[in-house]
Parts: sequence; structure tokens; C-alpha cells
Amino acid sequence: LPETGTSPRPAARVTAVDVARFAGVSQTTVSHVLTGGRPVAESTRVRVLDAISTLGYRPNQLARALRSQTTKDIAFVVPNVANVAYPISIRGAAAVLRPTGHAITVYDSDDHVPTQALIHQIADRMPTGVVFLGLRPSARERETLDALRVPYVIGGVAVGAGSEGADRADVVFTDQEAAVRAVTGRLAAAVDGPVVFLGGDAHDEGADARERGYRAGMADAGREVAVADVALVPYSLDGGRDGMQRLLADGIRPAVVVAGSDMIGIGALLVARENGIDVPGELRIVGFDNIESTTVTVPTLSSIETHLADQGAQCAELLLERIAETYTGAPRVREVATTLVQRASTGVLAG
Amino acid sequence: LPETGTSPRPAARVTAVDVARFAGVSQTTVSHVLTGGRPVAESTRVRVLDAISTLGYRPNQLARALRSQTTKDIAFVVPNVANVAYPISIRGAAAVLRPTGHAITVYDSDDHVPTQALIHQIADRMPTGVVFLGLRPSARERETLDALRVPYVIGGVAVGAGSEGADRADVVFTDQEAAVRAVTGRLAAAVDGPVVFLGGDAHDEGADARERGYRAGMADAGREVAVADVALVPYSLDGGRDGMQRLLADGIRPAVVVAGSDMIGIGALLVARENGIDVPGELRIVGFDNIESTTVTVPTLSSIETHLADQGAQCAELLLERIAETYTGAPRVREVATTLVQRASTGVLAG
DNA sequence: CTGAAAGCGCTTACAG
DNA sequence: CTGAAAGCGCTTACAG
Repeated sequence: LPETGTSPRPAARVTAVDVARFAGVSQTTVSHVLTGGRPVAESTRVRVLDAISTLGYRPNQLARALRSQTTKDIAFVVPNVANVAYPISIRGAAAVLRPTGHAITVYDSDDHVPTQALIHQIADRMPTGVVFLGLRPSARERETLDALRVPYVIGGVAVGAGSEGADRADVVFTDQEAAVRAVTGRLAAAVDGPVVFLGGDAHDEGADARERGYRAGMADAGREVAVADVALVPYSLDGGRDGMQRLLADGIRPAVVVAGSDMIGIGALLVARENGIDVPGELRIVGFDNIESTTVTVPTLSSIETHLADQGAQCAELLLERIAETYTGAPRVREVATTLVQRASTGVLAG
Repeated sequence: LPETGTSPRPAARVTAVDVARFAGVSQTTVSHVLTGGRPVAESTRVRVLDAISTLGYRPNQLARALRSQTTKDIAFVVPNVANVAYPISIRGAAAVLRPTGHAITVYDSDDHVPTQALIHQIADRMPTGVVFLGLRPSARERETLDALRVPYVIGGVAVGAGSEGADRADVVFTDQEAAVRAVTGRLAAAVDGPVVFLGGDAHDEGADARERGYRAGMADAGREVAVADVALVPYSLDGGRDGMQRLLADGIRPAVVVAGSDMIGIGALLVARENGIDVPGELRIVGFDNIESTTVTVPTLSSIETHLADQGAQCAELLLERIAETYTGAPRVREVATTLVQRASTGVLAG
């Protein structure tokens, strides 16, 4: 078997100089036929193109980037790549970015707001633009990017407004408060028993927006919210199970559970069924995120879909306009509509 | 509101020249205190470090890469970033790569074997190494990488051997055939009725390995495999539903369903329950992948776990050794053990 | 329509 | 222990 690393000589990469010599033109001309920077006589253009293909020349992107001060790399910053939500958004963005020749770099902020170190690591590679998904860079990190003139977009967040005053970035968001508010209002109007909120205890932007939505929906339906009606649990199946179990132990028999996530909703659903509670007959449940698992429970779980791929695509579009400077105006706020996906767990909903 | 793009002057990036001037040393010395390339007097080292921090200097990675002919970028090529499996592996790799200062770039091959164009796009950015996950580059693409002296690793595949002759890359795999074989053997030994395989119709490496595993497991148990015992369906919930429905329509009442994926297994499970078949009493089901949905069905689905994060981490380790040339020997094949996660759908399994 | 030369921001022989 | 200079592989004024 041949061993790797056996031959120490560097790979003989073919460069623009080789092409120029082969075609009998200057390096300048080679560059121009490639970039279309200026007109080249058809005959020489053909000669250069031939040289390129016979030599198998591919321009070094690093050198190009260094000289022209622009890469074609878009950096994505996400809290956690392993969370299904982000890859879906990234893929949505990739579909928009691929045709324009941009490459995608992914940075995982490890469930934190991006640190200065991470932003530097990103900036040092001179990305053409940055997309933050599911998090907002803080003021200091934004200043770093602004100083370097690197445009960035914030997507996958729950509210349109910036977290802290004047935002210089475009924002793509779903109005999670309105989505939860609407479904809460409809469910609350349909039942007499307790309408409870089993939310996540993370207190991120989305969690807070969803709790506000629940409260607003209750108000819309003219219903009071007792202290015991809101329980915050971990964002997990067990969180939902524990939350539901505690309610039952406290003698509360909810008629509606508005869940802060699908996994919480499914946990509640499973405990309800284990306790002989009919869903949706006696208890209606709605989740949030519309993950795949909502389709495999019995009954299936109704949920709010936030169109992640779409959000990613919109981020890419806004960013490309900033990069091309076809838009140079004030920060834009783009809303992606949510969809209530009605399945069995909510029964038939009027309105 | 301040408009983006208002000031057209380029960002005044501070360079090594600025630092050198400020510290009263040569650019060479600045470089050496940064890279540790050669000893620097402590007093000047301190002066340079001071200059760096007061000026906020950060070396341009592009320039560094161009000159030293080495980036610190690791490229990941996956069939589909939106498939949960890959981000999990990537995150496992990221944990290994982060401490060494490597950045991760992700390329989506759009559910195909990577094309020459994609490999070129990757190679043009001079990655330090490439990790292929869930797919194997073909001979031509491997030659391209070999010629450029870019080490690569193949991970997340189902068998240890290369797809085509001499493989020059390290491979990280799970023995999916053995995993399915073992569980099939145990289940087949425990029942008298039909033991069927509901596999995916994709005919990728993993699908084929799992079908072989089923057949081998049946042989181990001394059981015949009839033509009707193997059905290939789409890798989806509906695929599993349809497959199970067809079996029942054909008058086959399986005692065991070995599923090619969890979603197929869950589809079969739901249809079984809709038809009043007791799982695991009358029918035992085992899936593959151990996705989250296996924990929310009633009964919960037993499944085979392939430890994706671990596979990613191993890929990163092997690759780092190739990059550092602490290993330069023959291609290595590293197996990551699978785990049978027993849940309710298989009942109590002897052996 | 085309070329010679400078320069992007680093690292790295070469020299002292 | 330190510096001047070349060069990585391109693009882009400048010139003709």
C-alpha cells in the first residue's frame, strides 16, 4: 500500500503565470478573461481558455481574496449546530447562496452569545457577510463587524425589534408572540376549564415572546391567568412530563395546554394519556416548532411552524443585497409568517 | 438612523507594519513573537505584545495562509446538512477541532456523491483537511485531493472497506451489518411467526449493509427468508406505514419487523396499533438510528444507535494526526461500536 | 486591445 | 537577538 505523505515535495499547483506563458499572453490578460474585468479580443480569449482547460488551472481563492479584499464566504453563527432548527435554516440559505458562488462557513457559539474571540476568529477570515441565526450579537461584537465593514443579518429570532437600541443590521423574524396569542385565544374561547402554559425555562427571546403570547391570548379571550397557570420547565420531553405531572398532582385538570415547544407538549400528551385523559376530548394541546415527532404521537400534535428554511433564505437575500450594495438604506425588518399546523391534539378549532 | 454603506473608505485594518512601527521593531520580529518561529528578547517581546493590544492588531488569516500555504480550515462534505445526523457528527468533530484553532467549513453535496466542481470549490480555498460524512468521494475526486496533498477522512459510513479498491484515506465506520444481524438473530430466535425486513429503497451503502445484516441474522437463527419477507419502501413515516399496510393486506402477520430506519419502524408501529396488533405482545419492532422520535411513540421504539458525535470526533482525531504528520502510515480503519437501545417495542430480549 | 509593475498582508529564507 | 527583502498568487491602477 502506498503511504500518505511519502513524497514531501509541494503539490505543483498550476498558477496564472503558467497559463499566461502557455497561451503567450500576460498574466493581466489571464486575469481579465477570468473576471471579465475588461474586454479581451475573442481570439486571445479562446487561447487563454484553452490553456486554462489543458493545464487544469483553477485560480487560488486565497490570493484573489487577499488582493481584491473580498472573499465569497458567508459565515453563519448558530448557538448549536446539532439543534435541528439551524441546519434547516442554513440549507434554506444555501439554496440562495449557491448560484452566486458563495461558500458557507459555520461557527458554533456553544449556546452562548458570540464572544469577541469568536467574532475575531470569523473576522480574521474576511467573510463577505455574516448571518446570525437564533441569537443576536451584542453591541461590542457588532461594532467589531461594523468597523471592518462586514455586513451582517440577524435571523431566526422571535421579535422584529433589536435587543438594544439602534440596530444596524437587517432582521428576519417570526412573530412568535402573535402566533401563540392567536392559538391561545382560539383554544381558550373553545373550553371552560383551565388553560395553562407549559413554557421553557430558558428565558431566551423566543421563550419570553411565547409566554407573552399566551398571556395576551388569554386576555383576548377575557380569561384570567392564575399564578399556577404558568409553569416553566426544561425544554425536553421530561420537562413536559414533569410539568404535566405536577399540575395533576396539584389537582389541576387543564382543558388546554399551550406548550412552549413540541417536546414539552409531547411530554404533557404522554402523561395525559397515561392518566386516562382523552386528548383532544378532555384536553387540547398545542406545541411549537413543528418538529417531526409531532407526527408520530397518538394523537398527533398540533404545532406552530416557523418556516425555518424560508427564514434562512430571506437572510441570504437581504445579505446579498447589502453585499452587492443594491440596497444601502436603513436596517430592514422582515417578518416570516407562522403557520398553525392543525393535527389531532387540538380537535376541531373554530375561527 | 445611520445608513449602512455611508462611508466608502475602506476599513482601516491595522497590519503588522503598524505594529512594527509602533513598537519600533521590524515586521519580521512582530511575526516571530506571534508565531514563536524563533526566540525574541523578552523586552522586545513585551513591547510588541503591548503594541498589538493597544492597536488591537489581529493577523490577517488570508495573508498568512497564502504565504505559509496552510489554512486552518477543515472542510466537511455532507449529503444534506438538514439531515439531523450530520450536524451531530460535525458538532462531535468541532469539539476536537476547536482547541486546535481550526475553523469548520460545511459543504452540502445535495444528496449526491461530490462532483468535481464541488471538490474544486473546496480545494480552491486550500483547506488543511477534508472530512467526508455519510458518503465516499469517487476516484477522480480523490485524485484531485491527493494531487493537492490535502488529507481527507471518510466517516459516517456503514462498512470499513473502501468502495473501490485501494483507499488512501482513513475511514471511520459503524458495522451496521453486524448490528442488524445481531438483533435480527435474537428476535428471530424468540418468535415463531414471520420475521420481516422493512428497509429503505435508497440502496446506499448503509441500506445495503442493513439488509445484509437482516439476512445474515436470519441465517444465524436457522430461518428461511421468503421473497415476501423483504420489502423496500421510502425512508419515511409513510414508507413504513405503506409497507406495513401492504404486508397486512397480503395476509402476512409479522411477529417481528426489522426496520431500516426509525421512521420506517414507527410507521409500521402506528399501523400495527391501528389494526389492534399488540406491540410488543404480538409484534416486535426494532428501528435504526435512534432518533428522538423513538422516545415519544407508544410503545417506545427500540433502535440501534450509531454514536454519530463519536464518529465525528474520531474523524477529527485521525485527520489531525494526518495534518500534523504524527501518523503517516497506511490508511486506517476505525470502527465505532453500535449500541442496541432497548425500549418497549422489542419486549424483553434474551441473550 | 494588451502588458509591466505594484501591492494585498503576511512568513521565511538569508544575512549579520 | 534582529532586519531587509523576497515571494505566496492573485487583481488593478497606470500606461501605451
